[in-house]
Amino acid sequence: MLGKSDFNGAVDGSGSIIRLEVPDYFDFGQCREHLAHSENGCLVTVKGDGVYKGLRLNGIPLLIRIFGEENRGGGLRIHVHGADIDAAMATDIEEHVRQWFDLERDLAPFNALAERDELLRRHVRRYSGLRMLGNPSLYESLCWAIIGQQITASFAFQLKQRVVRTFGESVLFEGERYYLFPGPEVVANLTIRDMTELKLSQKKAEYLIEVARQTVEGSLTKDQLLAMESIEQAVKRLTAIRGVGAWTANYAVMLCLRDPQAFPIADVGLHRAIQHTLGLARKPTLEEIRRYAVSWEGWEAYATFYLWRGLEDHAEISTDELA
DNA sequence: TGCCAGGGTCTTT
DNA sequence: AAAGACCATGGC
Repeated sequence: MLGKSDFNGAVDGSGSIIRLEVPDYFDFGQCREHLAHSENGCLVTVKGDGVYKGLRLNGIPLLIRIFGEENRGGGLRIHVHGADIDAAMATDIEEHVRQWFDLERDLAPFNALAERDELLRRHVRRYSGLRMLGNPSLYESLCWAIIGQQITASFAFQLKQRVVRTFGESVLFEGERYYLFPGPEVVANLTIRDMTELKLSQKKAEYLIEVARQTVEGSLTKDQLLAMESIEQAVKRLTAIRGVGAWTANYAVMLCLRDPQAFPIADVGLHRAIQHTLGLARKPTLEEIRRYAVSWEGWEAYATFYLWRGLEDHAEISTDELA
């Protein structure tokens, strides 16, 4: 399986370094390219060969920079800046990155089934080694999904960026500022107006404050969902929150709990991705999608994620053509 | 203007 | 369970 990481201990201003081994079917470059397309520098920044992200640990905001190693296994090097870290913190950071990049999963079965699937084949070949990149925080995953409900991806990005830059903390590194998503204790104490000023709808402001409130009070936790027997139960718990419907719940389960069976089947992006991949004149119906998804059994989330990835390139090509 | 956008709630069949 | 009405907000 995965080897243990090496921790070099606290060093000077150049930061501590953690090394991480990676499994088969992992390509850091593919993951970085996806982040470069999807994150737009909101919480994750792609700079050269590195992926930078702010991270709060023991109440301290840190910056981690991740690079792929050139040699053989293609392991990862994580540089940590902002504080001296001890072995326990190094373990936490390693765990964060493992979850973020979904490193524990054996992707061989998915690659095999995707090779046999007419919808997935060209995506799994083109993006081989891409992992489902989500967010280890349930609170952040839910907020991210709620902000993105029923609006264009570009407008969603603007809203996310405003929320993050207005209310989030940041870390300064080499003259640039890297933002963290505002913690639940911050959002729980915002007013509706604080957020509608950023052009969030009244409803979304209410939903976000409620999610933050339940997180602060401890009645909404990731462990609680992980302890449940099925993803249906987790989805049911989440949809009990006002503003969290089937799409948002499945999105959060997919990107935070990393359940490969989570399936935001109502997602318009998924519909468009299928349409473009197959060259259909119209978007597929839910019934048609269910038929395609029969062969994805157990890997619906990964299938969705790879289809979304294809859409990013398609959108870019369309934009280029206009220019 | 009208329709769409990586939906939700509530009501009705 | 599934479908329809109505909602909210900005972009093109």
